[in-house]
Order: sequence, then structure tokens, then C-alpha cells
Amino acid sequence: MGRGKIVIRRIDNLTNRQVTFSKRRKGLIKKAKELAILCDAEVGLVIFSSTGKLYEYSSTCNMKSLIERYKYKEENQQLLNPESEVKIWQRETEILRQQLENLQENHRQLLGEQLYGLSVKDLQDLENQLEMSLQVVRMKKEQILTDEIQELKRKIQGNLIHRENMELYKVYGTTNVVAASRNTFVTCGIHSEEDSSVPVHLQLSQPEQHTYETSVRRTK
Amino acid sequence: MGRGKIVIRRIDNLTNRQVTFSKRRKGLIKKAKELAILCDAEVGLVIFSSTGKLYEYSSTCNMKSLIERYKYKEENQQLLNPESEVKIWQRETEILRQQLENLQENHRQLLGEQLYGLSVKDLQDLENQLEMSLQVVRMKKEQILTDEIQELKRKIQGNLIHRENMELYKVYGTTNVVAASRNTFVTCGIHSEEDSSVPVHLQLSQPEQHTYETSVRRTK
DNA sequence: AACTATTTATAAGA
DNA sequence: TTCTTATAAATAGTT
Repeated sequence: MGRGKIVIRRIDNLTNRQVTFSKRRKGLIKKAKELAILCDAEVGLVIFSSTGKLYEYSSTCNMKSLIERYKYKEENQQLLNPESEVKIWQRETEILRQQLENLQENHRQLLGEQLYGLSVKDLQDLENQLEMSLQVVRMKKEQILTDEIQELKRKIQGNLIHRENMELYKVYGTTNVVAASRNTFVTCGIHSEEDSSVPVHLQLSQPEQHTYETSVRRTK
Repeated sequence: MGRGKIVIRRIDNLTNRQVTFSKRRKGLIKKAKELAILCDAEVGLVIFSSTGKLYEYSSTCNMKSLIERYKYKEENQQLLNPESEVKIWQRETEILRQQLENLQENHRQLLGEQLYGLSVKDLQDLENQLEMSLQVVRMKKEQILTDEIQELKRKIQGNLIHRENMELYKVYGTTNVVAASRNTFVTCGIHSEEDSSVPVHLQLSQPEQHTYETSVRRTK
């Protein structure tokens, strides 16, 4: 794998050994990652250099639980305690894991992945489902946009009426002025969340900040 | 590192994934060994397959002590096992339950449910995702249908040729036609390498129609 | 499980 | 350390 072939034995030269350690450590961790991702496996890797420095990799981001899992699996033979409680939790875990697996498969198909082995009927059902979802999502989105536009219109209107009142107040010195002008200048821009701040906030309009919940909790 | 380049993402096909797991697991352990020997390092490697089977390698032949060393190095906090095993499983359950919940929410949104609280941006992302999925599913479906049609056409064609031969046989009688038409009787069934033997065409049949490719069904 | 065309890792050199 | 490059090694797709 290099300019020359080497035999696998301790590298005597210190510098050379350190360089090789650095390179191969990197390579090993890369391959561990790839295995975990490609094959849906859980991989834990611990490396101590000859100087005692620690390097590690865990596919679960949590070496602890991996070690615990390892220990359990290893010491499984004993099972000496009448710890039926453990078994209960174990079974619980098993069930959850199964559920998760099933859901994941279903989920992947909704994402257009893992379609291997599906029949035309299956694919048709999936297509219909996706179309329905799409329709719902689009309607929901348009609903929000429409609401937003309404809100903006309301604010602009309020603003205009207020100005008109101010004008009239100057002239006639009275507050009893009819809310005369209807919405004549409605400017509907396209907006993202940032647009919800309306430029002019006068007393009459209530600037409600649209605080959308960022609710999509992505599975980590 | 193989016949073709691959991207590092979960392999959908189960068989393929298992084969790759087997190959790469072996490779990974080999490299771990080499690193330990070449660089005088201490290496521990734990691999759980997606089915929960455990594979391990430890350069010290004693994973336990390596783990202890790791734990000591990582944090001097100790949580060992008198009754803490229950807690471990409880935590595991908790984590799985959380994952399941997250996935379920995500999943419901893909089904067009539980859209309350999503922002326009979220909905737009969802819409795009659904559109992509839909495209993939449709392509997949059409692929299957196209393949099926090809297959049927091929069969019909074979049938026609057969009939033609029968006609010729009636007209010209025995020997020469028999010899010639022998080849044309092949090829109505399943496609395999043998199908590539192109029949000797008699004058009345149209050669250009016989150039069906043994279309390899790329079911991937 | 074996085979190989390719990709990937890396030993040596700079 | 980092980059380059010739070459060894790993492995993806196939049989």
C-alpha cells in the first residue's frame, strides 16, 4: 500500500513509527466510520498510542453506552442474579428497537429510498400517499401565507387610517373621524419569516411578532 | 476500492449489506492489528452488526483491562455494576423511546399529518422532500412496467417467428428448412446468456426485429 | 467463495 | 507536519 511493501512488525525508527501511527490511525478511524454507515453497524474504537495518548471513535457518539452494551453481551453467560428486572428492561428495549426498525424502513420508503423489492402495487400506494401528503402540505403552506397576507393588509390598513386621522385632526382638530379609506394600497410581497416585521409601527397597529415554533426535531 | 466507486451511505440491499459487512469487518480488524503491531499501540475495537451480533478485537487480548484503562482516562467517574445494570437498560429504553418519538413525528409529517406549528420554510422543505420521493417512486414504477412490457414484446416476437417457420415448413417441405429453422425455435423463454445466440433468419422474417438486447434488469 | 477491475490507503521521498 | 506519487492493499460488482 505504499512505495514499498513492508512486513508487519514493530517499526524501530521512532519518527517513522509516529508518522505511520498518525497516518494509519486516521485511516483506521475512517474505515470504522465507513463500516458503521454502510452496514448499519455500531462500532467502537479505542486507540492508545505508545506514549499513552488516547484516540477514540464511536459510531453512536456515546462510547459509554457502547461499552455497557459490550459488557452486557460479554457477561451475558452469568445471568446469575434473579434480576428479572433487567430482563424486563431488556425486553422493552428489544421491542422498541424492533418498532424503530420497522418505522425506519417505512420512513425510508417515504423518502424514496430502499425501494428495492417493492411491487408495482406497493409503489402505486406509496405514490398515492406521497401525493396526498404533498397536497396537505401545500394547502397548509398556502394557508399560512394567506394568513400572513391578511395580517399585513390589516396592519397597512390600520396605518393608513391612522395617518388619515392625523391629517384630519390637524385640519379639524377633532378625533371623530370616520375610518374612511379602505385598503387602496396593498403591497403583497413574498415573504419569509424575516419579512413579518412591518416597517412602520404606529400606535394603532399591534405589531404581533410571528414566532413560529421551530418544531421539527430531527432525529439525531 | 472495487469495481466501482461507492458513496458512503447505508446499503439498502440486505444481502449486499451483509456481504460488505463481512468483508469490511475483516479488513477493519486486520488494520487494527497492523496499527497495534507496527506502532506499538494498544487498540480496542468493538463491532455490533445491525442484528446485534458482537465482533471484537483487542490488541492486549484483554478487552476488559483496555476498557478500564479507557474509562479511567476518559473520566475518573465510575459507574460500575452492582445494581446499575438496571439503570443502564432504563437509559437505553429512554433513548430508544426518544428516537422512536422523534422518528414518529417526522414520519407523520411525511404522511401530511401533525403539521401544526411548522413554519413556511419547514413546509417548503417537506414539500420538496415529498416531491423528490414522488419522482423516485414514479421512476421506479415506470422502470418495472417498462421492463415487463419489453419482456412481453419479446415473447410475442418469438411466437411470431415460430409461426412463420411453421408456414415455411408447410410450403417448402422437409430438409433444408428444418435445418435452417432449428435455430429459430429457440429463445422464447427466460433470458439468459444462451439467448444471445441469434437465430439464423429465413428470408421472410425481418432481421432487424430480432436484435433484442438481453436487457439486464437493473433491480437496484 | 473466488475472481478481478478499480478504488483507496499508504510508504517513501521531498 | 504536509504534500506528492508510485505502489500495495482493499474491496465492489460479478460469477
